Amino acid sequence: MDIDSLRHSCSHVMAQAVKELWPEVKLAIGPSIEDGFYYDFDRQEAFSDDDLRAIEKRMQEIIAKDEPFLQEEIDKQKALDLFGKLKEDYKVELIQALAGKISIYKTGSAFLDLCRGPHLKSTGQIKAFKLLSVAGAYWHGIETNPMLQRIYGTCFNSKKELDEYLKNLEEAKLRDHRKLGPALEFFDIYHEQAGAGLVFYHPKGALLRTIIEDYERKEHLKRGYQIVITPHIMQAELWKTSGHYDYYKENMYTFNIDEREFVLKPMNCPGHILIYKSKTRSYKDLPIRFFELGTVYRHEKAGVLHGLLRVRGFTQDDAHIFCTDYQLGQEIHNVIEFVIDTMKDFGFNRESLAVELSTRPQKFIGSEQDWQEATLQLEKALKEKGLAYEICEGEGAFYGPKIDIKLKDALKRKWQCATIQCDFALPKRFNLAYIDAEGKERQPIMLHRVLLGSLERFIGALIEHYKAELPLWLSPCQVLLIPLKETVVPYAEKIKKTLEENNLRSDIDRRNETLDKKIRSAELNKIPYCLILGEREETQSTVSVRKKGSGNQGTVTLDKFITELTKQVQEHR
RNA sequence: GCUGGAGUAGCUCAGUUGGCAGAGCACGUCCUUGGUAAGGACGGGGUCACGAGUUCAAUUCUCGUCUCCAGCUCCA
Repeated sequence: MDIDSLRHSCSHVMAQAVKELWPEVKLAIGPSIEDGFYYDFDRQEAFSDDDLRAIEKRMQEIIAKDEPFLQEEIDKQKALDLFGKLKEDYKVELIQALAGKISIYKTGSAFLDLCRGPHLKSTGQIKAFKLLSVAGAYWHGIETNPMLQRIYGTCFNSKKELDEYLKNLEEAKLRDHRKLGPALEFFDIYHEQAGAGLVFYHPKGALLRTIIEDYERKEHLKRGYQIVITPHIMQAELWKTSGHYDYYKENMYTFNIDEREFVLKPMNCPGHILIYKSKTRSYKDLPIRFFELGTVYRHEKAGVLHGLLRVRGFTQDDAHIFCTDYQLGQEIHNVIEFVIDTMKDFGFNRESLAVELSTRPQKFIGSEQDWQEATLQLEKALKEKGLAYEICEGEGAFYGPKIDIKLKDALKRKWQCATIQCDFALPKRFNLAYIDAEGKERQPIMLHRVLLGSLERFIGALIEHYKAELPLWLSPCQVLLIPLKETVVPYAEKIKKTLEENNLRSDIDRRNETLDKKIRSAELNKIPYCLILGEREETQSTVSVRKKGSGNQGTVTLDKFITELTKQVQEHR
């Protein structure tokens, strides 16, 4: 049975149940969505958990009655009269926007709704459903419209699938980086004391971030980028030139020093532009690629903050590429390749990426020809790399089209990480130029791009992706040394030093605890390897290896262990 | 920012129909010196998110603020 019409039908049954219980409630819309369905209602009083249970009960009754879904085509005027009489204001508004015949449907008990379908034959075909939550949602998704109440539910072809889905939901909660991160001492956020959306990296998380940063610097240098570093605060004038002061002010932290207004940078572009402008550039210098691990601050609305995935202070792996229009295609191609290679190194394959191409919006700057060309180049690069993508018509920035690459969190919510944006605005605003082969001044095209997006968001996604069981090369502690008793601690220290010399990270568990307990805590802390060290190992100059998740691996020489681990670190990236 | 729900020890949670605040884990000290996922004893730790109000008395009731959670809007 088609899952979409099943869920869609289920949302109608829910609406019917709500109307039967509270006839005064007005109906808005109720589509099927990825994992279920929802319906938006206008009701004075909030739906409580008890209300949800009552609705579920009524739905069961409707399903038990096995009422047929009857669909009918009627004239627009008749539809307006029909729904007008029922005081279904939202339906009337929807009908007014429609042309031609209007499709309505009813069920046996005369419940009436506006809908194109498709539906099941009858309500009895619904076998397994559950209402999950209720939340506010704006009518038509527009912030200034009244807020309706949205009830979310899910529906499957069998009880078994439903149970499985609910179980997965529970398991997904165990991957939540907001739980795992602080529990494993990667990071924390001191909401009350320091402020919401501001991240504190504890030693393990800071080490992880350092590993990622080192990787990025190395890769960028390899691919022809130049590393730059720019200040965190810059004068307001600069942001007026860039346009941020007018278009982005509500998101910027501003303050005065000696009667001069400053801005805590929300973006890195103006800084990179100043460096570009510091001297006359020749076409021979292009493309110029400036890379910065740039920390920015944005005043995000309180309700949108979300662990590491949406914060107020974050560090972007940001670069700006200044190039000629001839170079644009190649540069885009290279960036996409860079993104794919990087994501792969971190363990995200193409299937875990959602790619979107956003085109020209209603309001835009630059010539239509520029837009067309840039959009073409973006699309061409995607096709060359064989990437599946979705086109988001009119979703581009006002200054240029863009490609966004998103990762999913444990609950399948998508978070934008990589983005490649063409920009026709800033080069103009800042009068950027290079001297072409004829000695004439020309304007370069500017490309904004991030690979991981923000390190905060990416680390959040990494934790959820791996359930905090990071691959060896990213694990802050790769090997835990467990001396069986105090007399072998010097042996453990010696081994730690040798591991260090071989670029392997280790810690010694010196606690006065039993071996079992130390192993248990190593497993819980997701440490890839343990070396158990007793008198036996010391006299034989060996180590007893334990691998996370697979137990005792036997005894080997330290050399052999180091060779094996080093090989693994190389292979996994 | 909006709608709804929530905030008790570092963590997971009991509890008080308004009357001295509880457990397990974690942490500390001591005993134990172990062989592959929790050894034992004792102990420290709380403005019950914050601020007002009602009351003889507020962690509990009321209001406000902050923050978190789900969703909406917005976004890396």
